[in-house]
Amino acid sequence: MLRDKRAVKSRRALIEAGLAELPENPMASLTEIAEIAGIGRATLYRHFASREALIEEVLKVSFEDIIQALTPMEKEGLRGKQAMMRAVELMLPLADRLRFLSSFWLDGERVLSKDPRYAFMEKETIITVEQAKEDGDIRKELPTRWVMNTYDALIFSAWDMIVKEKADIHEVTALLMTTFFDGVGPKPSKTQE
Amino acid sequence: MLRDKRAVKSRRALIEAGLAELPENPMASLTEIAEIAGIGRATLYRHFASREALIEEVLKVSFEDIIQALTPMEKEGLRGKQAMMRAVELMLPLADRLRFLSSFWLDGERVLSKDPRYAFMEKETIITVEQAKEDGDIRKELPTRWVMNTYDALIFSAWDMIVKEKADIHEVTALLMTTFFDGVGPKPSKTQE
DNA sequence: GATTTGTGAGACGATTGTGTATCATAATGA
DNA sequence: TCATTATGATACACAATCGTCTCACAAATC
Repeated sequence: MLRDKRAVKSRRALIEAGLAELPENPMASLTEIAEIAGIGRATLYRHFASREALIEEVLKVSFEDIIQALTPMEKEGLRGKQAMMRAVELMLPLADRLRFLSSFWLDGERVLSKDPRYAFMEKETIITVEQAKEDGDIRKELPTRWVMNTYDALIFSAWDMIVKEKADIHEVTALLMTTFFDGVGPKPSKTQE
Repeated sequence: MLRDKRAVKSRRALIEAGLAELPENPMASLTEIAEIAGIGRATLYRHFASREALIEEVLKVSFEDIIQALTPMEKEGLRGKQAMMRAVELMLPLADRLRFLSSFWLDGERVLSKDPRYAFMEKETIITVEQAKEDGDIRKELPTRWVMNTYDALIFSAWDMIVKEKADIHEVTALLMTTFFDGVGPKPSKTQE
């Protein structure tokens, strides 16, 4: 079924529809999802056994896309602040995937915790934040968990600017990074970079 | 009906249950909400004509609570950064209300935009941010919309720390404000306050 | 071009949630 | 104490969704 052009197109359309609609309207019926995808409801059930199965697939695909987007970093060997900035730059265009993961986190954790790359990624993030602390780019007295939460929160804030204000991705990335590391306050001395 | 102790207790329990459950599980049925509230389903319908009506009431009550929490500020006459810090301090204990408003924003805007205090509050927030810019506490080149988004994002980040990490409200308030104004980076010279 | 295969449309029963109505009970207010 | 009134439990009709199935058709594969 996956070798047929029609099948991959249908599948993609359904996942795309779920990705866009479900976080915005979690009560959306599968009839609605199918309509948004421009696909018959019966076909939806041919691809996904249930609502739960659809959500699981969207979760997996979203995670996969993010992993893929981050692969360039493997070769770049960045650390600390530089790695965090690069990660934002690479992930921000996929903020809709991040939003889905956060919206369906209850299911997401169950589904993704089996994937070894999930645990790896979380560990890497912690290491990166702690590198930034060692490098003097993040104050040591701030709890790592708080820093990570803030990092995530700003990514969603940035995503909001992009979709609602039609802001430019690169501008927002810059805005995000300066806000994250320097805050909104004045910078009396530019000590970084 | 409102003069009876039982009625106010039921109403309060139902609103509390909706406030806690609906943002977490938007698919929750009214049967579930009633069970969580420890109230019969029939009684729920005596208080709220429909699911929509329940959500509207929770929205109104949430907004009301936030307005109430902020009333002390009327007499304090703070401006700019000081006003923003005070507002966070007063609102953070009501972060569950803020979360509900944000979760059901589509309904919320429809319901609350009729309330003149809503438009007033939004206007006040913009004025306060711009005061902070004039005072040199927020860099003028940052878009006001971005600053407000960041402010909201950090409040949710803080809320997360409080519920998931059982963090202390006052500690988190301090963390939030320093992160907001100074970022996570080092502070080479403390020019503020 | 012939065959295979995915699709759309529709029918179907089962399940679930919604909103209303009734009635006995228990708490409240006067 | 006594009348009022909110409640819980239950039954009910109604609508919507779910998940399955069938069939004719169109598109892809070979």
